[in-house]
Amino acid sequence: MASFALVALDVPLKKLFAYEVANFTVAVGSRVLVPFGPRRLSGVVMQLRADAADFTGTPKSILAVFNDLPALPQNTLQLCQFVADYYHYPIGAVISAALPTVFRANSLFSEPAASTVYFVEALESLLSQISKRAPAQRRVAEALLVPHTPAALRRLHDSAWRWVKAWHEAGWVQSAAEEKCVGLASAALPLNVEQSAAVAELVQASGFSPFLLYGITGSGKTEVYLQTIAQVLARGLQVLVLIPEINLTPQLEGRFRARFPGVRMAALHSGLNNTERAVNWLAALRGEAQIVLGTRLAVFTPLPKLGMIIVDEEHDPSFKQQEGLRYSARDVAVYRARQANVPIVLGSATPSIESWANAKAKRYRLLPLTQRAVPGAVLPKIVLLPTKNVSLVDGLHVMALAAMHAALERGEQVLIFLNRRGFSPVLQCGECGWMASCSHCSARLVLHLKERRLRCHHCGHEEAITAACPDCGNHDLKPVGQGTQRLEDALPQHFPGKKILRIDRDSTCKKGELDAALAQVHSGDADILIGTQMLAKGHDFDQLNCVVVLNADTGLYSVDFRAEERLFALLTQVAGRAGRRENPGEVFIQTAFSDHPFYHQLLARDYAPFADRTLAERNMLLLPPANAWALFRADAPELEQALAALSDIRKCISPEPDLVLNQPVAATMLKKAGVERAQLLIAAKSKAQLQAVLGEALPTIQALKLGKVRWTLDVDPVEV
DNA sequence: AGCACGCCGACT
DNA sequence: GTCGGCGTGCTC
Repeated sequence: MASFALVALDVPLKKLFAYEVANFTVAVGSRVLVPFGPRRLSGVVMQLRADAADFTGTPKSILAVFNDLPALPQNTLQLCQFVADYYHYPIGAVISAALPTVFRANSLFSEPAASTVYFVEALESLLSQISKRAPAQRRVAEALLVPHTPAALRRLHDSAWRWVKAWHEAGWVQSAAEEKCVGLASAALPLNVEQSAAVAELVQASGFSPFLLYGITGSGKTEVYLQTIAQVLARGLQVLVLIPEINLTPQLEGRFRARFPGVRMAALHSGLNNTERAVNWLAALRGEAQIVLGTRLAVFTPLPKLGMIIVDEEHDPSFKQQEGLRYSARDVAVYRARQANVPIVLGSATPSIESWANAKAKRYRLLPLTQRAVPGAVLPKIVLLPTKNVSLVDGLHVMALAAMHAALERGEQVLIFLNRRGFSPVLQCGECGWMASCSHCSARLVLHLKERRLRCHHCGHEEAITAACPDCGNHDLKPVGQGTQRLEDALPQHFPGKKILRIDRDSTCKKGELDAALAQVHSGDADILIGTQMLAKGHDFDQLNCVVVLNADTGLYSVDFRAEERLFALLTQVAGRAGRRENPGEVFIQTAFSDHPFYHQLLARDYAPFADRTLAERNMLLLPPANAWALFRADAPELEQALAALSDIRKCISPEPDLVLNQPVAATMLKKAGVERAQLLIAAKSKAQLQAVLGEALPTIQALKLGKVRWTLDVDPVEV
């Protein structure tokens, strides 16, 4: 008879806490309320046993069992334990991170009654009731072709729910219970030979089998996923689909819902509120949701009937969490597939070099898709426009301007990709060379002319534009360099009468603004798009055949060895925006380094040689994945304190063969948000060696008294 | 991480 | 006389 529960609590301590079990039925995985010092905390029971383990003090008792959550399955707890061990993070904090926020609270979560969804059967008659001068209402009406919950409606527009309620009362809009919701089924698309082969391999895979679905842009990876998923669902199993943290989740969700009407889908992404997240997560845990589509956190979702995992855009850096528990959802997903003994598909047009290496070593089965899915569609043509010793017009090469004019004359849309928000990235004194910089970070302040502010893109600091140079008093302060706002201001004089739309974080900060802007592009009510990274991924515009990339070079000659890999992925994605249909698109890349070998490989339109070369380089230079890295980061008011602390940490690690202990160094961006930062890199010959070394050294490191210095450990860092 | 306990400077 | 600074130590 177990009388003690070992409970994981969200405190930064790598241990479990023993509590006496009295008066309650407690299972392993139960969520419980326990006293902890002067406070009460919610935790999860990890073990039940007859004794209090190594605890010798006076145990306290569990205060309550929260039955809002069924006991977490053993495999979820074990997955969390693996993550806690691998990333050297406290188990209680891992479990807390893996749970929806409502289950971290010291209170019961009461599940709301099933939501009602609203949709429109006769869109034209609804639209006829709405004023032509109310475009926002018309957009909401059009969105109702897909059923929406009230919460989803509120995300479209602040007043959308009010409008829809009124339309519903008037009988123009229909409603139904969410689960029953059946839309129009979109038909499966015909597959080409490669796609069929990929689907065939995936559906016959059994047990743990990792695949790398390497498909060029437009090769129809999503269709391969959809048809594979259909087969897994037919076996009564659940599918977990992980996607990057970007704004195209609703589009992909729409495509999935359209293909599988009547199949319960649980979305788990940042667009949902806490309650929606919890509801969907519970549906997944109970096995009711057959498809779980979510961002990196969804990798922890308990799934009793897991049959397959899909990681789309597996190379995307957003799968790696960059604070707190610094886990890679892609790597955790591979572990989970092994644990659940199911196939896993990592899909990308530009796979990470890590996955590429696994495919080369035959640890992953490579499924190539080398053809565009639409018959006859060809890859866009890439043209380099060297900017060295060439005078640019408002940052644009004359050839780029000419191509834009030509495309606009053909009635097409044009995208200018510039990965830099604001008006100009630097405000400089023409007299003494002073530049406006952030007082909290080692970074320049970006000029936002419309708002008349200088902004730090690293810490959020803002200040008014200075009229005179604080150093020499000169009033001749000049914006240097090109940002999206400046481009937006400059373009009308070159393209009079053309509608210019800027899409970046500044222009779409409010909810619904991005969707509205995208809808505007789709409706053809925009000629020239100016976009940042936000627009690079996933959004397909039929009328877009010409893409101009400014300032591509920032990824070359970077201190981060992964920068080229990321630039290749980014440019491939941007290029993929052009010519998705029958027309071959054109992509113009302005670069000052047109001779760089990187561009030769980009022009070859083939990622494989680039990936092969990059992998060979990593092997030669002993960079991951040829070895395994861990990075200690430290920050303090003064750099010296951070460096000294890292030296102390370094002394706790005993040297051994094949283990490289670097010296602590200042971070590339020394100061950020008011603290100075340093880092210590250690490289081991294998992940196993790294784990052994860290496991041995960390108890000593954690016992160090480092004063004001805060430190964190990043296993398999992606940004160095 | 919280939160309490503990021992030294400027205030109703 | 006390309110409050943040150093240090503990949490089953």
